[in-house]
Amino acid sequence: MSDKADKRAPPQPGLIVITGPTATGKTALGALLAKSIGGEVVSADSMQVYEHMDIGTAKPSKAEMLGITHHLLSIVPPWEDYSVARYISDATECIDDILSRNIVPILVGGTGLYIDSLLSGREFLARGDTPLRRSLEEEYDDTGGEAMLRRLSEIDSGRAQRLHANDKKRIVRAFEVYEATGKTISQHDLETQALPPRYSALKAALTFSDRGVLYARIDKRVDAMVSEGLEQEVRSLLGMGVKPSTTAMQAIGYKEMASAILGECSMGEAVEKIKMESRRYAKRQLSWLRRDQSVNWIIFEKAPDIEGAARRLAEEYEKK
RNA sequence: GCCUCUGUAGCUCAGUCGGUAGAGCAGUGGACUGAAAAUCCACGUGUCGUUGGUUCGAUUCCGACCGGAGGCA
Repeated sequence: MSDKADKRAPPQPGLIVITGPTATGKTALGALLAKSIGGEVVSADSMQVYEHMDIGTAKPSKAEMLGITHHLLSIVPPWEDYSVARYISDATECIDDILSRNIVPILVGGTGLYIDSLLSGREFLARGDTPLRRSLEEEYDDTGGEAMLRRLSEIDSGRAQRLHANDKKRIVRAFEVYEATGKTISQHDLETQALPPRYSALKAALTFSDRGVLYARIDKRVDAMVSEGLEQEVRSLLGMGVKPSTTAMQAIGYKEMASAILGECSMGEAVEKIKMESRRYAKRQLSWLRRDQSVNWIIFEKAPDIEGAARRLAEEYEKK
């Protein structure tokens, strides 16, 4: 049922990871570093995997790629729902191939869950887009979060204590794993925590010393996306029949633009909302990264010093 | 120039029949194991425009001034 994940590269060679909140220069740094040390870029972005979503996901353009091979961009159509599990399977295959050619894989992206899950040995089970999930969701809606949580505490009290009654997704997921596999999700977590890591990595996270600078860059970038034709991009997705309920359409920039196109709000309101959601997203990314003791922070003052960061990372990497 | 209304948290506003104040939004912190750009949780002190007066006590009442909106000339 789960995808193959046995043959693991020895955690010696290692990769370089470039992460951090949106709009900090990850893409530029990744390409430049790859160019200077002879690497290839592997995306770690949950939305750049979709085709036809280029502007709003800030996918690197041909020019930005600097002639470097970039993997895992535009690999699935937007009406298909991607997931962490698929990412791990795609990324391990891709990285192992790069390593076998004696090239340094440079993982670039802001999706923390994807990066952490890939580097750790974590495996997943019980895929979610099933009738089982739908019936559990119905149960949650009918009986309510409290009741559902009480029922969960009978099979997995540890997990039930950590979850809030409103956390529908995780409550449903806990039952899903249990009912599909007979294993509680706590047990599954423990087992995957015991697995050895897949890869060793030099992790760098980019950010700015002043939050205001980050936010100003985000706002500016959203304006740029709009003038580059974000609206048209979303219109064409809708025209292709991509439903607003798909995972791809949950992306920031797309859901708001879609609702403006459907007349639910004005274009101006949508743009403001996109900026706001992007700022909040950056905040969440920071909070995810802060608890990771293994990240090397590269903190910019004003404009990101991409060359300097690339030099510094190349040096650090040589040392290892 | 006169009259009316108005000035309270970053924003929009509520409120105190006089005992120094509270919502929404924004913001901040946190969580996070097959939706993760998703999802969930927690957190509300600010010269109550300024300045005099009345009062034991004023953001609340009165006066003046300053800013904003509207009306009459």
